[in-house]
Amino acid sequence: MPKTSLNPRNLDAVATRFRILGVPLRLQILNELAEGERTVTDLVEATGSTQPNVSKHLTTLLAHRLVKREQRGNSAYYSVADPAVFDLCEIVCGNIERALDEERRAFGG
Amino acid sequence: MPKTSLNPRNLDAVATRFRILGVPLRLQILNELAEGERTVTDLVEATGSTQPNVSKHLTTLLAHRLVKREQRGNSAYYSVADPAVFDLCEIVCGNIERALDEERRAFGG
DNA sequence: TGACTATATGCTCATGTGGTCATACAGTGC
DNA sequence: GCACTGTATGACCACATGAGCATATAGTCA
Repeated sequence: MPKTSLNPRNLDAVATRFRILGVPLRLQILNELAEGERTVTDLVEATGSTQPNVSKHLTTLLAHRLVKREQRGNSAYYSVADPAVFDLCEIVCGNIERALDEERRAFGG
Repeated sequence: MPKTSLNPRNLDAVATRFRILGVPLRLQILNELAEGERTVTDLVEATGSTQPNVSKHLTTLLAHRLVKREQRGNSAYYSVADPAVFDLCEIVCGNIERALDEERRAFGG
């Protein structure tokens, strides 16, 4: 069993996954989808971005299997494909909080 | 307690963290550092990239507190600042493996 | 000081991509 | 068919940034 899962074969795939998540609006969309399925219009309102922009990011997220899409009537309902993304966010948030704490301590906060 | 940690305040920071990790060479560097501290030269050899390039990415990783730097003699020894990054990679790798499995099954592999 | 090694840093270029706009396409109801 | 709503797409721009090169800086040793 390898010590880490970052063998060169996976490396590009992992980087790509991270890169996909490295866009605030996409995180915002995922965060909204965490509450349940949403239409494009819902997400446009929730994020305050434009419809084409949201739609494009949804296409990207869909292409990388981060969300699922279901057409019902006139609307497209998107939902999170793999809840594991939120575990990622939790870890990162933990990191950031920790870093901020250290900074506060370092600057005598 | 919020359901998710992705409140708007953290959103940019989280996205940035992901973006930093979204570069194959940087992952390669971190993967190498997982084994222990390394000099720039070590990393240049390990990654096959150029010295300025590795150095620049190390600067980026350092600026975002993902690695630590310690100058000893003529060399700069870098090491992982927060091992939690590897948890991230584990999760992502898990995701990817799962996705590949599903693909194989879908295509009758 | 001078030669050498190790590392960092500008400069430049090429590329990727997020955002915006206009517009096309699809589904619904009349 | 026609009007309307919802979604996707293509063209375009602006910007960020990864990579390569030359070079500067810093540390070591004689």
